[in-house]
Amino acid sequence: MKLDRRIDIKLTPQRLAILECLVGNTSHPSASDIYKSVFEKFPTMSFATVYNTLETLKEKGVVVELSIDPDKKRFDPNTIPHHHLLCLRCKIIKDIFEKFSLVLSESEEYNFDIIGNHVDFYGICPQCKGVESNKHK
Amino acid sequence: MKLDRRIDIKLTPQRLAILECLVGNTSHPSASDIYKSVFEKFPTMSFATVYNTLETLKEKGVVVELSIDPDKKRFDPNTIPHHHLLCLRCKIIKDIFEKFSLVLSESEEYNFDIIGNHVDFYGICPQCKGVESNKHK
DNA sequence: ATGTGTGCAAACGCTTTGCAATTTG
DNA sequence: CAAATTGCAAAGCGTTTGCACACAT
Repeated sequence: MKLDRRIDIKLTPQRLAILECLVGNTSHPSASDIYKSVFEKFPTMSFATVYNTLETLKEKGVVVELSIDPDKKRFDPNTIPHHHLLCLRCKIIKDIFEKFSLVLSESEEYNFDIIGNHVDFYGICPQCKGVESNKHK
Repeated sequence: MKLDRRIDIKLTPQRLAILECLVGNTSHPSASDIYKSVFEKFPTMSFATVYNTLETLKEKGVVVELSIDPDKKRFDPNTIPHHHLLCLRCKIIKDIFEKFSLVLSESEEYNFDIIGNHVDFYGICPQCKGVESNKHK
């Protein structure tokens, strides 16, 4: 999250609380996670504000929206390009900083203007391996 | 979609209609897309049946669920490992058959049992480039 | 008869929206 | 003060669920 450079938005208390929740947060929280976390110290916080703020931060390039979790959007305050590893059971997401060479042949570009790419790895995390209660579903 | 091998499920008319909709379908349809398409020829089709059938087909390895589209799950009857290219405006998805070397260093595996990976490319498709009505949002 | 699949409608979770009241620069 | 932001509640959309009915072996 680029907090060192000036982000040109009005800094309301609500936004500051959301930013504070995001700085250094490597849990890839959903909007709901953020709402719950911020609500504790800020009981008037509303979902609308969380979603509005996330949208603004996305536009400013301060956070990135992930679609690795099929159930909901999750947000990453780390804007350094990197990839992710998802546990299919508990949905924890780990960061992957390995660099891959992902060059498309011209025929596979389909004349798109390619903006970016993202590698998702899927697996089972050490905590979920062997935990009987997680084996079904 | 592996229709050449026997898939061990009861082939009801509803399931056949859904399979027929999926065979050779490269549009990566959502459940709703499939429902709409099948409903035309099968007016008693219900959402429940579409979702139930997709779940069954997923378990049998006949279709793959994609999470590249942040708005909804989409389904791919092509089970040959491949990657995808999404247009951020119209959400069309193209298949990418390029092979990439995606080896994780041990430290980046976080002790996960890694099951698979998927490369998502993002961009703007030729149809959406320069279409004024798509430029905002 | 037993188990499996279907269809409907309700419910659910995540996300968006409209709008009046408030706050910010 | 003008413009932007907030909070609330309702609505929207994709998805899941419970249950009665139908079907197949």
